[in-house]
Amino acid sequence: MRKPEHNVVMGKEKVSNGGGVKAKLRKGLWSPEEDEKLMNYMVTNGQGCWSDIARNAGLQRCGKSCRLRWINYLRPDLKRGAFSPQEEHLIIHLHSILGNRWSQIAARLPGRTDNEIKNFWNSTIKKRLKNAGNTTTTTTTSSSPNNSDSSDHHPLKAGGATVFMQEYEVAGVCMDSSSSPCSSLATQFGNPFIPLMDHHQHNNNNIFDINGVVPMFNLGHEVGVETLGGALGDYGAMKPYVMGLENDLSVPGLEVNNNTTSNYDKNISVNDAHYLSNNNNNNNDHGSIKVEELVGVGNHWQGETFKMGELDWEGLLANVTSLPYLDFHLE
DNA sequence: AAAACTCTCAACCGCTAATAT
DNA sequence: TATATTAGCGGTTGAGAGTTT
Repeated sequence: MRKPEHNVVMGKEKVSNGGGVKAKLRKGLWSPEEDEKLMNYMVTNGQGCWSDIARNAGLQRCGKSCRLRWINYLRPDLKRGAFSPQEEHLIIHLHSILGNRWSQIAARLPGRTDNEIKNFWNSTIKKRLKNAGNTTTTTTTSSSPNNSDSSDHHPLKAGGATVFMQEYEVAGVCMDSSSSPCSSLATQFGNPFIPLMDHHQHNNNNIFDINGVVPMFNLGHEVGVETLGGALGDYGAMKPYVMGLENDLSVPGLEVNNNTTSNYDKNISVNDAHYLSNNNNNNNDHGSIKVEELVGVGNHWQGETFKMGELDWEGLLANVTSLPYLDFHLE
């Protein structure tokens, strides 16, 4: 990796460092000495204003850089080392639901940072997904999008790709239309589990944070698959996720955030949220799942506040002619 | 052995939202 | 209310390590 760049400085940040002088701030890799300073300061004083921390710790760094260094590297609760197969699978699953919301994904993998997960996704998982698709996709959209009820009809059914497809189907909602493989898959084959949100009935009291939808899995349990041996690319031994929701998803209680919004979020009322039923055309005959249990929102479900990610619901719903009745329950 | 290429990941950049003044 | 500052996020970059040719 990079060696610390001792000569790299920046001067654009104004620092009230002895009377408003512009301090030359270092950029680039952190030296062990800087790490030690920051670590010592944080251990002694705890977290505060990052600009103050940078200054008081005697670091020629901007607060932003200190914050990043602490969060991504120095924090004592960080987990080190390679991602476990469980973590890998959970990341894929969460990404299929949350899209590129790395911080939210990271929040559900204790000890992992958003940056770490983002890098892992971009460097490893994305590639695997792509390869899985390449090895199997000779199909076109001529395959009926609504035939997703049968994996036998899946154009991508072959090896690992089958699993990915099924997984994304279950996840249903993909937040990121640009970079997530599931977006194209979902577009092509339909999203059997897309909830219907009545966005015409906006009510600011009814904002459901996606935070409340996605469970934080207990990695001490099997997650979504029966067997997780070997690398991600080797999904042969894994139980497909479309079936897999009958597996042990350990879902501790979740907070429902009624207040926060972000630039990525769009408020959508689902006060009367429901799921379209397409009667027989659904997949959940493999094991229905009560959404309350899946998402861990319990009694937050009805009448709670919902905030979903940046979804083009109109577009999605326009493209989906039939949706299954969503009746989740965990075995 | 060395050049070319690929991969990994730490760190930066630019942006928005929240908060302080 | 307007402006400045801070926190936090996702996208991107690029150095260095590893691998292939």
